[in-house]
Formats: sequence, structure tokens, C-alpha cells
Amino acid sequence: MLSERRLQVLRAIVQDYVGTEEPVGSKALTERHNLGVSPATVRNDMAALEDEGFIAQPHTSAGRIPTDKGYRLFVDKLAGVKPMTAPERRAIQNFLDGAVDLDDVVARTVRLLAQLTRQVAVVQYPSLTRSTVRHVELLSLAPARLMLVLITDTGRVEQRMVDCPAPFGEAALADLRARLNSRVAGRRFSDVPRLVEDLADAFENEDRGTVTTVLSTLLETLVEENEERLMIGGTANLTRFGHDFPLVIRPVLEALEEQVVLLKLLGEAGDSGMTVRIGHENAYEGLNSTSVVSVGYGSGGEAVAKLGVVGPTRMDYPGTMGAVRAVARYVGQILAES
Amino acid sequence: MLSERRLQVLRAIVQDYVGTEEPVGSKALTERHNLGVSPATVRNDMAALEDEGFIAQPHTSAGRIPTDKGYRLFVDKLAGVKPMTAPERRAIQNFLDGAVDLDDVVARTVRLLAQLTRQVAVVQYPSLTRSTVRHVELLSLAPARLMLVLITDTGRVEQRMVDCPAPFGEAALADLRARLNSRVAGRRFSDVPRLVEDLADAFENEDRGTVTTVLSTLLETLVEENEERLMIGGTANLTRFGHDFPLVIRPVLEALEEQVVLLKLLGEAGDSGMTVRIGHENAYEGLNSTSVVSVGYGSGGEAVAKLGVVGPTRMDYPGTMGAVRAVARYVGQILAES
DNA sequence: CCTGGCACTCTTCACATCCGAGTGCCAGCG
DNA sequence: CGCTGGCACTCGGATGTGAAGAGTGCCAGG
Repeated sequence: MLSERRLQVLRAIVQDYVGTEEPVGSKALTERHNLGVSPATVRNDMAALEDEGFIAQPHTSAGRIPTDKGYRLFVDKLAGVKPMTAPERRAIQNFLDGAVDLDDVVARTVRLLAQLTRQVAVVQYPSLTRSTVRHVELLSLAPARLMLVLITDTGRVEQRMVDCPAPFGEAALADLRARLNSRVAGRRFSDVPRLVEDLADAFENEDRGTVTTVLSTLLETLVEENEERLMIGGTANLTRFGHDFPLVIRPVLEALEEQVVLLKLLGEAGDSGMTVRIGHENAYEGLNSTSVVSVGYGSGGEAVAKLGVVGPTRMDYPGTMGAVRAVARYVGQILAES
Repeated sequence: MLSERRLQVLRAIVQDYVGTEEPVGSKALTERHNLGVSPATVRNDMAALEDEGFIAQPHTSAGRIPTDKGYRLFVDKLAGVKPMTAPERRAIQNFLDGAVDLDDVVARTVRLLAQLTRQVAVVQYPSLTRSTVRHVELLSLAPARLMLVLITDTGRVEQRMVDCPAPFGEAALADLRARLNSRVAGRRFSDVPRLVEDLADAFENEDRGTVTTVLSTLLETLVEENEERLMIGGTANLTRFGHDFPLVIRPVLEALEEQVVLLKLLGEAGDSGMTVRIGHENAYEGLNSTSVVSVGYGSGGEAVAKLGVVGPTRMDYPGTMGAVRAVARYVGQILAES
């Protein structure tokens, strides 16, 4: 167990290192934080912290820098979440309020988050899995060609073409549309397969093929679109990674392009509350020198998707967490209103 | 006017520099290309080329590197477009054929282009301006709330919410839907305003407010969505910019985030044929050390949007142009089929 | 347990040196 | 008139040396 003062020393090291991006020595520490003890004492504490693996020195006779483990302790025990100031909160709200549709909400959120944190922002589109169906629409484009449009309560719209095995009349189309909506409107996605199971039975033989085709397309849409989409922004902030950014930036850019990786990353993060993944805690190797701060957001009490930022392990955790939390909260509000 | 041999020297310089990324000297040139003359002669030619501004030396006693003007001459007079090999063409077609919808086509195109050229790829979504309306759909979500869905011949779908001034019955809705489609289906976007001008006249007084609201929303959609969308990929290739990439990468990333900038860039490019913008020829300052190769693509003879790549001025122009042209051609085919 | 002192280690920077690639110029040759 | 070989010159990059400075670990004393 570490003494109280040693924790203070660790906190001071993290804060200074985040600020200066340079290894911090015992003398500088005592000068900038009044710990009430001499450099020599701090040196002893540092030696202890190093033994425990919380800090390390790049080379002998250099200052110390926090390790991933050190940041972990800092985040868990030493740092709070820095709340946004009132003007900042107003700015967030104003900025998001201008959005006209879901795409716009997500786009604005990404920009906002990137600007506030000065890091790379990642926002997941609201998931279909936990959404409910608002409406299903069928349009006849050609005698044997339909378009299926699915509208969710989060404002998301998905469309699919359906090639019918046989021509399908307007009356049957209207019938199917009505039956479909009366069964699934307002219901959760996960319930839909069960609810439409026997729908084809109500139709004439000649139309059944088309109906089952439509239904399977609908179910496919629900499943396929579980492959969530993402929006990313603020990649220019990658240049603020530190002096060695040329080495680090490539794998990070590659990770950002692989939406699968990012989605997995967000998916692994805890479902409730904010998650911070530091350095090697990230399963994906290319992100081993980054930290990911993420949190779920949603229109109701339940999270429908996640958002977060990717930045250097050497980041301002309290500030970043504050920004991420605030943005998530306001996005949730916006979604609830629309 | 430059002699034939001097042009050969310039070509050799460009090719070597693109390959090695290092200033190329007279001796190396004579060794790698059999120009049939001695280094001394080449030196004279180089001096002349430098006087004309086609090449420059980073410092005295270094080799020469091409200037923007030199690349320009190379592209205009010395380089052809390198056609794709048959296997490459097959790979392109196979890869694009797997696409399921418009988003997927664009996403695959971006990936493909980035991989083929090993540079940053930019693909513009097919424009609405030159498209035609395939279908307009109206859905009743609530008594006084409609959803307007616009489907284009390029497979693009846009939706808008419409808040009605008064409740709007199902019968009136069906009527409006039918009238609307009979007038605009298959017509060009630019013709739509004229075609729906007097549509409200056919309705009862109480419904007219809603009809005009719907119509103005429709017209807004046409105009607003002229703000085209883009997809970008292959940003990890920015790390291949050269030794000084840390300096260059930031403004480029910023430019890529500003879709407005990119759209303007693509917009300025010539409407027909391939356009190559080299270094300072790009109006946007952040892209002054990049070249942009772009070309229009479309389902018919007419281009509906553009695609291209952004790379270092020191790029393999013939290969890049070949890849861009081939991809544009195949995307056009795919769009025509769907 | 804290503190001041001290010897030690390493990095960093400035400065000097050397080497070689590449140039420009010139005189000579076909 | 254009090409060529020769030659002196320039300059950047690599290498080496030395001094300075930051930081550490350890120890003896309060």
C-alpha cells in the first residue's frame, strides 16, 4: 500500500508530465507543488513508485514518466471528472441544437468533441438493436420491384431494394404494409422476428413468395445494420501526440480506418458509466500508445450507442472525461427531443 | 523550347526522384538510364532545366528535384496514363460487384482507390443535381406529421420530417402521393420546381397549407442536398509522404476534415476528362505540397460526381492516373446496373 | 523518517573535422 | 557547335570531443 504522500507525488508527476510532455524530476516537482518535503524525500518516494511499476525513467539520469499502470491509478483514485463550465455547457447545447437530422447530429457531435478535447473523436450511430420500429414502408418501384424503408425511433432510416419472385399488386402491397405496421410499429427490434413469423399465412398463394422475401429482407436489415456505423473527426489532432508522433500516427490512422476495430473497442467498453482504456489495456495493438475514453449515450435512460475520444496516454484525463460526459448527456437530450 | 534530350532528362529525373525520394545527380542519371551522353552533358542540360524553372536543388552540391512546373510538364507531355493490368481490372470489378447499396458502393470505391494508389482517396456521392427522381413517398407518422422520402435514380435516398399545419387525412395523402409522382417521377431535379408549382390548387382549402409545406420541404431537399457528401479513406497513407511528412500532414488532415474545401477542390476540376492539380496549383494553401488527381464518374455518359486521390507531388502520376480512371469507369458501370 | 550533501551517470549541445557527392566551368576534341 | 573529361570548389551529413546540466542513488546526520 502506498502512503498518502506517495500518491500525491504520483498525481503531481502525472499532472506535470501531461502539461510539459517532458520527464519530471524531483527538484521541479517540489518547486511546482508544495508537498512540504525536500527533493531528496521525493526521490525516495519516486524510487518506491518505480519499484511498484507506476512510473519509469526513459534512461538513467532523466526524470520519471508515468507508466500505463500509473495512469490507471491516477484515473481510478486520484483524478475526478472536471465538470464543464457554464459557458461551455451553453456552447455545447447551442451547437447541437442547430442540427437538422440524425446525420447532422452525429456530425456536429464529432466536431464538438474533437474541438473540446483537442483529440480524435469517435461517435457511433444510434444502434438499431435497442431501438424500436417507428414505421415500415413499402413502395412499388416496378411491377416486381419493391423498396423497403425502415424508420426507427432514433430517426434513423434504412432502405433496401426487394426483387419479388412474382408481380405484386397494389392491393396486396397496401395489405402487407398495414399488417406489417400493426404488428411491429412501436416494438423493439429484437421482438420483430417473432412478431412477423406467420405473416405470410394471411396471403394468397401467389403472393406468399413475395411476402416472405420482403420479411427476410426486413430481418436481414435488422441484423446487418447491427454492423454499426461510425463517424470520426479531429484526426488533425493526431499531430499533437508528442515528439514521436511520426511513429505512432500510422497504426492509429489504420485503426481509425478499420471501423470494425473501433466498434469492437467501443463494444468492449463497459455498458454503463464512463470507460477509460489506457495504453496496453486496449486489445488492438496499434492503439497501445493511446488511451480511449468512451461512454454510452441515449435518448432515454438506456444507452443506444457510444461515443468517445482517442488520444495519447499522456492526456488530460479529468478534462477529457468531463467533455465526453457532457457531450454524451446533451446528445441524449437532443435525440429525446426529435 | 527544350530539346528532345532535355525532356528525356527531365523525365528521368522525375522517375528517379519519385522512386528514390532523393535528389538525383548527373552521374546516377547516366547510370540508370542510357541516355547515350556523359554526366557532364547531363549537367549542362540540368542547368538549362533549372534556368527554366523545371527543377531545383535543395542546396548547392545536392542533386536536383523537380519543381511543380517540372511535374506539370511531365504530366502534360512526358507521361502517359498507365493502364491497369487485366488481373487488376478483374480485381476491381470483383470487389465493386459485391456492393449491396449506394453507401456500400462508395465505401468500397474509397477503399479500393486507396489501396491501388496507396494514397488518400476521396469519393463524392453521386450528385442530386443531375439525377432524376425515381419516386417520392409520403408516410403518415402521426396525424399532423409526415415523412417525405425521395428516391433518386442513382439509388440515393433522402428523408425529411414534415410538420403539417393541420391534420391530413389518408385519402388526401394518397391523392397527393399519386399526383406528385405522376408529375415528377423520371424527371430531372432541376425541372421539379416548375412541375409542382400549381399542385396545391387541386386540393381543398383545409389541405392546402399542408400540401405547400410538403412541396417546399421537397424543394428544400433538392437544394440543400446539393451540399454534396464525401467519403475519404486511406489516410494512413499520409505517412508515406516523405521524410518531412510531420510538417505536411497536419494541414492535409485539416483540409480532409473540411469537406467544404474538398468539394470546392473537386468542383474546380475540369468537368470532363481527368484533372491533375499539382502543388501550388491547388487554391487551398494546406494542399500546396500535394497533388490531386480527379475525374468525373457517372452511370450514363454524363458525370454525376467526382472521385480522386490526394498524394504528395512526388507521386507516380501515370500509375495513379491509370488507377483513378479505371476505378471511375467501373463505378460508373456498377451505378448503371443498379 | 526526513534532509542536505556528494559522487556518478547520461543526455544534449556546440564546435571542429573529415568525407564524399555533386556542381560549374573550362579547354579540347570530333 | 555540341559533347566530353578533368578539376577545383561547395556544402551537407557523419563522426568525435568536451563541457554543461539535469537528475539520480546513496549515505550520514538530525
